[in-house]
Amino acid sequence: MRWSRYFLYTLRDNPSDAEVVSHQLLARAGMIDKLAAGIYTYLPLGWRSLEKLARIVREEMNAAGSVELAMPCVQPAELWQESGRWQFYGKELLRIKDRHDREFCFGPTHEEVITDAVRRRVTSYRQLPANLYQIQTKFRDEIRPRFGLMRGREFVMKDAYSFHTSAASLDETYRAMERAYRRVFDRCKLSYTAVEADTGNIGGSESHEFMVLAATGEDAVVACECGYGANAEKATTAPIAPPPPWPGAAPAVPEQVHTPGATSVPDVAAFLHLDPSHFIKTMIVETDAEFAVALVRGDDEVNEIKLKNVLGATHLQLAAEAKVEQVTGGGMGFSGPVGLVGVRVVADPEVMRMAVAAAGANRADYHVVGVVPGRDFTPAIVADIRVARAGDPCPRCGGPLVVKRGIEVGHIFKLGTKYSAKMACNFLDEAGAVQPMIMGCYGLGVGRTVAAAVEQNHDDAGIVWPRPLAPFEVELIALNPDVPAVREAAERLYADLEAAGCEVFYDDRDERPGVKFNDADLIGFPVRVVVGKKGVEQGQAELSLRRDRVKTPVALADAVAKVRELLAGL
RNA sequence: CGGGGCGUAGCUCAGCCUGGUAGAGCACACGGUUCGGGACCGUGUGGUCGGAGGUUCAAAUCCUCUCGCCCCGACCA
Repeated sequence: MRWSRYFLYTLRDNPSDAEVVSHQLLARAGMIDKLAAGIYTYLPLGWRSLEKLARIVREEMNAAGSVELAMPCVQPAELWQESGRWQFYGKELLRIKDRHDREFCFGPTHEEVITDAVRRRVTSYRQLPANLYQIQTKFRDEIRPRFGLMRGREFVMKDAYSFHTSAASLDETYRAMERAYRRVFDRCKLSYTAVEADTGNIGGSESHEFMVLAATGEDAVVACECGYGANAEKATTAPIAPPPPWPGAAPAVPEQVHTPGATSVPDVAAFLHLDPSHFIKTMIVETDAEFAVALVRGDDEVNEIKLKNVLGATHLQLAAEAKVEQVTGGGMGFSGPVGLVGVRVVADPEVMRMAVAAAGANRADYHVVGVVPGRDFTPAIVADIRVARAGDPCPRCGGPLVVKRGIEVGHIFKLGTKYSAKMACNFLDEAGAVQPMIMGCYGLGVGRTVAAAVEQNHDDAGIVWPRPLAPFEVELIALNPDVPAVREAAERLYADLEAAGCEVFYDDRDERPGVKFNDADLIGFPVRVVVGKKGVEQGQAELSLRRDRVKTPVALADAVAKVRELLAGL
């Protein structure tokens, strides 16, 4: 492709609204163009990257036994009412009406549509399992779109859905999808990790996220050298080290102490000369159904996702100050588990392991010391509700955990019968009994993966594309196109490279060298070939890799072979 | 939805406080000199100052409303 006949306009300045580097570079490299908040045009160069990834995804999905189809992006409300999500999905679901005032939504995901398509055709265990996927534009009216393609409202996603007669069959496909995802991200040359994840409001029994590791990632992942990895929302740990010994003799019975104005654990700890880990941190939360109390050790944090799951709630938030007083009788910052009645108390196991502790007294400006968990209070539930921290022992091997940042590019779920049961997507088993199908779903963010690739592969000058995702593989620059010998040499090289099957992008513009070099660095095609006046006089071109930008002269006659050699090594 | 900020040329921004002929750099067009890491000189093109209403002799500037965008938070297949 010749630049002069393409549609590519690079930007010298970062768009003022671009915050993260992938957004800045994709915009400056003329690959995406924002139309509205979280809504982008994929310009020709950007679309090529998405298509390259889509092709890889297709190959791997097909190889793993999934079958491609395409579903509508506009979906009737009836299906969503049937699954119950018309009510639950909230404002993220973009609802629209047609001219007859009938309700539709723009699909954020396609469980309902695929389940409907399957139930109208599949009736027997003999027809299962089935595994279908599509690559399609979705819309989710995110509260706050940001970071360019990383969190758009409209985005391209590959979504697959599988249907099974048994958990074992689902597991088989789930593993196949996991392997397919690994192959996709391996082929993209991305550094990633697969982690256990919370199933969120989609529901289901097992779930993994594929995280591309990048400093700017939105999600924290907890990982161990032994291979354990989990989303920070989900991560568990082996028992952590106990608090240091209680200074002096702890009171034999709980004893109230005056702690005026000290509401945070560090403040009270300093005031009473205790360690934060001697405290029981007591958080009052409000769910869709009740008030509840969460207890973690003073140096820990409550993991609201874990807590939500333990409580069986769909929404959870910290209770407002007035509510705290209502529940505990004390003010915010003086809550404790002793003497609380009328609310469910959830304690983290680490709290129950404490020999003796300090906590709020449920009375303004007072705390209580000498509290013994199990003796002075008995929680309704003991469950892991703490946030795993870096350095905590791995739940599998006991080694120290590390926390990294990642970008969620894929998410696979075992859905079970959540949708099939509600929507009567049933089959007859061998015994002739009606059973709901067991489902899995498998998402892969195509645009987000491209953005993640940029996030992970760039330098000060611009993008450094991994070859499989590069819009073009080779950039050919004619430095002085007005010099006939240069023009001829470049034109010949261009034709030869194309004939050799290379994806060449030929910068034939009448621009100064610096402009061309800077654009080449910005756009980041893996291999660069420069044809200049001096080189041509000596029958040479210059090759370099975007990765290291080390320049090597090569005879014009050997250039094509050398380019192919370089590409093969990428 | 809460808090904060911003909408002025294709892009990045100044001007607004203190009302008085709409600016700069880049980009673009033409001429000339340049030409291996974002050249220079000259001459130009280009803006209903997001929109509506109000105050005023006079509004980009002050006031009200409204729309859009960004950041922080809460939220998140």
